[in-house]
Amino acid sequence: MSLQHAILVALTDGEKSGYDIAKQFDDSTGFFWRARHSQIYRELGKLKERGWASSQEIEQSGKPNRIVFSITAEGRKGLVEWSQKPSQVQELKDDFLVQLYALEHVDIEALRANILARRERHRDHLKQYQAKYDALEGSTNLTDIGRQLALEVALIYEREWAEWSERALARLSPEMLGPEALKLEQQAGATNVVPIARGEAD
Amino acid sequence: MSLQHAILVALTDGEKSGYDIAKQFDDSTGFFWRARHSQIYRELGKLKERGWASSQEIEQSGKPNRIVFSITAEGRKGLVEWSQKPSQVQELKDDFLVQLYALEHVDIEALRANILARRERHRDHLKQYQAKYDALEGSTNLTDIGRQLALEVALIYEREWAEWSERALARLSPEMLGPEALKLEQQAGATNVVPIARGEAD
DNA sequence: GACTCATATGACATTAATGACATATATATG
DNA sequence: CATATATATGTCATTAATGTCATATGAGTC
Repeated sequence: MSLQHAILVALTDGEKSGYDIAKQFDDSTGFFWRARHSQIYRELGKLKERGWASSQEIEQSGKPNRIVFSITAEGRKGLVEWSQKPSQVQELKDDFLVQLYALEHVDIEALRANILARRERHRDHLKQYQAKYDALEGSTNLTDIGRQLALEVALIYEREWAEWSERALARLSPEMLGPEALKLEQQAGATNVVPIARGEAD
Repeated sequence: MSLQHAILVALTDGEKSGYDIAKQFDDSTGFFWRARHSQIYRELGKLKERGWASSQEIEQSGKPNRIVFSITAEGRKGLVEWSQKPSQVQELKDDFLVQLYALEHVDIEALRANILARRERHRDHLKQYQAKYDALEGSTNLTDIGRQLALEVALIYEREWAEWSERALARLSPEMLGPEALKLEQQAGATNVVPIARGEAD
């Protein structure tokens, strides 16, 4: 349901085509919501049916004609009403945390590699958000206050994940885990990694 | 795809019925993954087909028979392989952040109420996670290290959201926003809230 | 005695989202 | 000259997940 609203928000700063919106979503400007172009076109169609957006075809040679969408008065009303009903709190739901939770049953070296990759990813994201955030520094108009607050969430999210990754890598290092873990593995009944596959089959 | 693995993880500490798993997921023990029972039963069926779980029917009077599932050797292998391919990084995707990003176009008082409710929610969650975390204190076996690390993520997540909420409430308070915001609203062309609905219709 | 709750399983309709396929051309790179 | 990339729109199959309905009963509450 929310993609429609995210698209409307994208339209608040001027008319855009589906292609424009998709690009904006992909080029990391779509910080807090994303979608593939196939879904965007579908939702744009629905927005138009609903009267929340209007469209205008712009002739082009060669490429297919651009169809640019604008938000309507109804659409703006839709945004306000949307903001008036409480949004769903994002619960943690993450493969990776499930894997950690079941550390005894997974490949720890693979997990570490994964954490390393994630750390890099989070650092990259952090830089991007920081640049956006810096650009708003000192601004006190409504829009910018909202964007600052939203970007703060994003900054904290990325920074904390990056820092946690650092700590996790240390705690899961063979040196750190090694002797202790081995001892305890035997004691616990040696469930770690693949001790079950007695047959070595497959 | 991951629900299957989350279910398998739930089965690593003993055989369970679909009902048990659903309860575990709902009772907040399903910290990092959740699902409705309808989906759980479906996925249990698939796990069985795949040979990753086996089931056993337990006769009961009155209620439908319990069907308890156990993880198989193949299932354990599945878990290891699952952990070996990099998991998807969870990107921020949140209605609420989109609303903040479009602060000029939404109902700020409603947003504040929303933030307040979220703060309470995050505080509750924080307590739950903290209790779980405290119970693991000092433990150095593999499983517990994994759980500590996973719970740390959860703790940080909830704590940071709660603290951010506090700051956001302050920055979005009428006193803080009032005069400044009003000034800038006029200057910006007064796009805030519902200034569009000239007709007062609907 | 009526009502709700916990136990227990499952089918089915619908929604949200991804990913693959399809089409068409101008421009830049090797 | 061939190939890739950017522009631009869309359909369609499939997957993942929610939510609703259906069924059956024992135990506790008002």
